[in-house]
Amino acid sequence: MLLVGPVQVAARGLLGCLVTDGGVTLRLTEVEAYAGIGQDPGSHAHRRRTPRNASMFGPPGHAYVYFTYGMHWCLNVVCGPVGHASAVLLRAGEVIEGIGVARGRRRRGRDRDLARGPARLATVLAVDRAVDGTPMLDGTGPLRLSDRYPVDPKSIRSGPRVGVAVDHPWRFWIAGEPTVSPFRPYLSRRPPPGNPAAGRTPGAEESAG
DNA sequence: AGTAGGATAATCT
DNA sequence: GATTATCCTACTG
Repeated sequence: MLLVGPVQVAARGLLGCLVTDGGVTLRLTEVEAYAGIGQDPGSHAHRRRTPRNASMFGPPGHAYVYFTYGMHWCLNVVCGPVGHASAVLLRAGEVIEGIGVARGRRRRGRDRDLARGPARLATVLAVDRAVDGTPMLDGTGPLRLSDRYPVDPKSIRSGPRVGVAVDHPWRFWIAGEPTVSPFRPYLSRRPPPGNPAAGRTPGAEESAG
């Protein structure tokens, strides 16, 4: 699998790949690409290196895990090279092994929703702060990223990333997969004064299907 | 089916 | 002090 190179290419290549924590294995159906300093206003690494985003500057194939909204963990695969920040957010997957363990970690929802959305995916893989910075390719860490179920390039769709204000079409998913999460445009907390209706920005329409 | 609002705390300004 | 790469519940139709 090719992680070093344009992060959008790496993102496409991660669709269909398997991620396992030993108890649960997912087949990835939806991902998003995030680039580095000065290249991507939507990226955690847009401005500079900080304690939180340090893993994004580390070796490719390692995990970048962050905590958000006061309650959710999210898992990324770092894409190289060292010193150049980029990562692919793992947004959704299909549980293909360890369904019982997965149900134990997420008691609510239908099976197809177990890893539908980045925080749900992290929950099902038991990802938290301890996973940040660990290798995913050599089997020495808690996670294992392995090679890929065949994905027809024609079945890959792309569109704006979820919840990102100004955006490139750097979200990628496999068409027709029920595990792909619904699209949601960026929503600002406080509507701009004088414009009471909305803090929406126009986004794209489709999701899965 | 679709939308609206709240939860909740690390991180950054 | 404001923001946030989200999810859940409740409500409307």
